[in-house]
Amino acid sequence: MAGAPVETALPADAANPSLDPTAASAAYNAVLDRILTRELTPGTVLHEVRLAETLGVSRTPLREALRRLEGEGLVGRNGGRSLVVQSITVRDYIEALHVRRLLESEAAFLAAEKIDRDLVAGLRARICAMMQSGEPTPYDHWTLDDDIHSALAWASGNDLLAAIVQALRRKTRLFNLKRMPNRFLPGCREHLAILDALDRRDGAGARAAMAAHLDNVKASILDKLAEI
Amino acid sequence: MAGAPVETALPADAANPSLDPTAASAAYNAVLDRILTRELTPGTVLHEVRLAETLGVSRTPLREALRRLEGEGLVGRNGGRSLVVQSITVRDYIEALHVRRLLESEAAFLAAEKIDRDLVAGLRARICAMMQSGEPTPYDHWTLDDDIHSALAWASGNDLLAAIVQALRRKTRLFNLKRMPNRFLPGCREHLAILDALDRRDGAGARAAMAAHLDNVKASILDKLAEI
DNA sequence: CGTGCTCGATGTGTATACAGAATGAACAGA
DNA sequence: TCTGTTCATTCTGTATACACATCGAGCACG
Repeated sequence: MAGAPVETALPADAANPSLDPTAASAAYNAVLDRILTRELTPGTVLHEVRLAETLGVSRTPLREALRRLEGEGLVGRNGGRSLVVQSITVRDYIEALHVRRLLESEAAFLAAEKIDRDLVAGLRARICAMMQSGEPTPYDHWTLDDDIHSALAWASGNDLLAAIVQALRRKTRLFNLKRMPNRFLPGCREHLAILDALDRRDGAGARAAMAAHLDNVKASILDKLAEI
Repeated sequence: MAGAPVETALPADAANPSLDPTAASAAYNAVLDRILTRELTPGTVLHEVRLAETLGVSRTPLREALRRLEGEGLVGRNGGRSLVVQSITVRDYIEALHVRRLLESEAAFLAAEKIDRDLVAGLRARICAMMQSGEPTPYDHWTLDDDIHSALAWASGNDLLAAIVQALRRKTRLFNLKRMPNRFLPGCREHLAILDALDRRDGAGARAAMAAHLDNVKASILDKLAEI
């Protein structure tokens, strides 16, 4: 099998390593940050000694950090021995989208009856601002996307569901961004449709809008793939 | 948040520690086994030094094992410092059931069109045998239950979905078994209904049967709770 | 008798030293 | 020149020693 652990620890803010009380946690955040910013790209071999001295910690806390990342599926074993930054295949990505469709549709449905309208308004404002300021950087785009989906997932009231969704999103972030079709404007419109349904307290509508959104993402990926 | 990592490593067979190549993996299996068999009950504080000498390994590999278990949500931090075997609350259990209902219903639907009929027949035989031999031990009951749901999840063809389901089932196994209502016979009938639908290649029927099954589990838990 | 302080025991976090395995290069022989 | 073997390097896995924090007991003082 593949165990799919569900951890409950809150990851500390990677932006402020000095706040990390332990070296292990600092190493975790540092490596995670380098993976998510693609300073460490999928396929990169992670040598303990080298990484440890790069980060300024000894091997022990670094190993702990690597184990956590391994548990989260962000790094994996390459032939049993050496650790590498995990590569996400198209299949992995499609599978994750399938699961996300199931979970996030339900999250949207659940969130509709309880999400704070001010939160929705804030997200809507950010989407509109980004649409008007033209094409954003991939990072800004991804950050907003993440905030929208996260807010929705947590608003479902089911913390476990939200945690799984968040982990799936983080993992799929490793999917080669260059392969990602540009869905900026359609994505914005779909997100707005979801938010509209939430504002109406329309659970079924929010569920349908979320399902449609993720279906569109999947379809555009498959289209892009068919080109090649 | 709570990261919900999705790991991909196959857990080695806990039954044969001598096969474990590394001490860390042996320690992991040993501790996991003691948790699942309730030799280590939820709430138990895990002292590294004591556990290490009990298992005959040093602290380093034991720490690695504990980190993995922490990542899987089977052990957690109690007030920041000491590790304890995680207690599962009713809320956690209900949340997990909710997610499982979403994922396993879909798994049943997907499995219907491709599951091996011999596999289904084997499971059906085991269910019937257990029904005829009277009340089984909780362990036997749980093992069969796990085999049924696991087989179904993996037959879905979506490995990620199956991995998440398996992790959720393992985690919820920690829920106090004594609080579990006795649903042996109803559970068998519901499982048979699911298998019947699979045999008919009836995806919608299998999905409905699985959803009904998990709804019944949830309802009986809530009933049991209402008694108190 | 109650309260606060101090000191010790215990436990985790971290660093480092050592052992074993695997990989790759270099050399010798065909 | 090609191939097989051997040796050295390098990496991970493991053990252990040390540092620091935390908790509790016991004692002293009010």
